[in-house]
Amino acid sequence: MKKPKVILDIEWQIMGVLWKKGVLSIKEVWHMLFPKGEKAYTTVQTYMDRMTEKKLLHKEKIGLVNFYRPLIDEQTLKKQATEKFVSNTFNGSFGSMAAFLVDSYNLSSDDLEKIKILIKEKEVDDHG
Amino acid sequence: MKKPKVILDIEWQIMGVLWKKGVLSIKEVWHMLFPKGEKAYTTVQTYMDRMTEKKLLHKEKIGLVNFYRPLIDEQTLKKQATEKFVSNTFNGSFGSMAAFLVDSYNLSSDDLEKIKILIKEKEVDDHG
DNA sequence: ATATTGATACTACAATTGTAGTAATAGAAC
DNA sequence: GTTCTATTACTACAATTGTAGTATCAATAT
Repeated sequence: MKKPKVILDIEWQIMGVLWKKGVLSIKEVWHMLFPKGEKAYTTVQTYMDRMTEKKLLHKEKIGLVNFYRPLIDEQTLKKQATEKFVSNTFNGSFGSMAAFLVDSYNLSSDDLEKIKILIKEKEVDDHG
Repeated sequence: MKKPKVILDIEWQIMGVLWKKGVLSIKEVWHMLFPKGEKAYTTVQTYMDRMTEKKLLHKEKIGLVNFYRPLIDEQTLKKQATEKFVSNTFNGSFGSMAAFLVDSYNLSSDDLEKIKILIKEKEVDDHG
C-alpha cells in the first residue's frame, strides 16, 4: 500500500454511485447526486477529473461523451479509509473503536445480531 | 450539534496528548509528539493557535507561557468524527460498518471477546 | 453554411491546510 | 543597563480543496 489515497466527502459520493453502476458520465453522476442542482455540473466535472488524475477513476471517451469507471474497488478503498480513521481517532486500535461503537451508539438489535453472527463465523474460521 | 468540527490528522495527535495530560504548553506538546523534531516547533504552534480559534482549545497565559487545554471531551469529539466517517464511508449505516470491520479484519480473539461482552451488556441495558 | 445545443476543456479564485521563518518581547545573567 | 535566551506573535507561502465560470468543439437542425 503506497500512500493511502485521501478521499474527500464528495468523492465518496461519486465513488458510491460508480461502484453501484459501474460506468457513468458526468451528467449521470450529477443527476444522481445533485438532482436539484445543489452543486454545479462543472463542480462535479472538476472533482471527477481530479479523481482521474489521482487514479481513482478511469476516463474514456465514447463518441462525444466521457465515461468514468472506478479504478479501485469498494472493499479496498474502505479498508484504507477505515485504517486511516482508526489510526487517527483510536490510536490504531480496532478493539477500542469497536468498544466505542457498541458503547456509544444504540445499535439496533438487528445490527447487534448481524455482528454476533459475523463474530461467530469469524471464530469458526479462525479455529477451524 | 452545530457544524461538526473537522479535525485534521495532527490535530488528533494534539488532542490526544491534551486529553491525557489536561493542560500543556506548546513546547510540551511538541516534545511529546515530535521528540526528534519531525515537525518544527512553530508548526505545532500554528496548529494549536488555529485550534484555539476553532474553539477546540482554550489558551491561557501563565507568566510568560501559554497553556492550552481541550474544550471538547474525547467522547464527544470521537462520536462526531465517527458519525462523519460512517456517514461518508458507509452511508451512515453502523451495522454495515460493523459488519465490514468484523468481516475485513483479523480482530484478535481478545477484541472479539470484548465486543461480545459489550453487546451482551448492551442487550441487557436495552431490554432491562 | 449557420445557429443552436450539448458536452468537454480550460481557467479562475477564495478558503483551508501544511509547514515554517522572522520579529518582538520579557525575564535572566552578567 | 546591555546581552542572551526562551517564548510568543506575526507573517509567508505553496498545495489542496471547494466551487464554478467561460471557451471551445462537434453534431444537429434549419
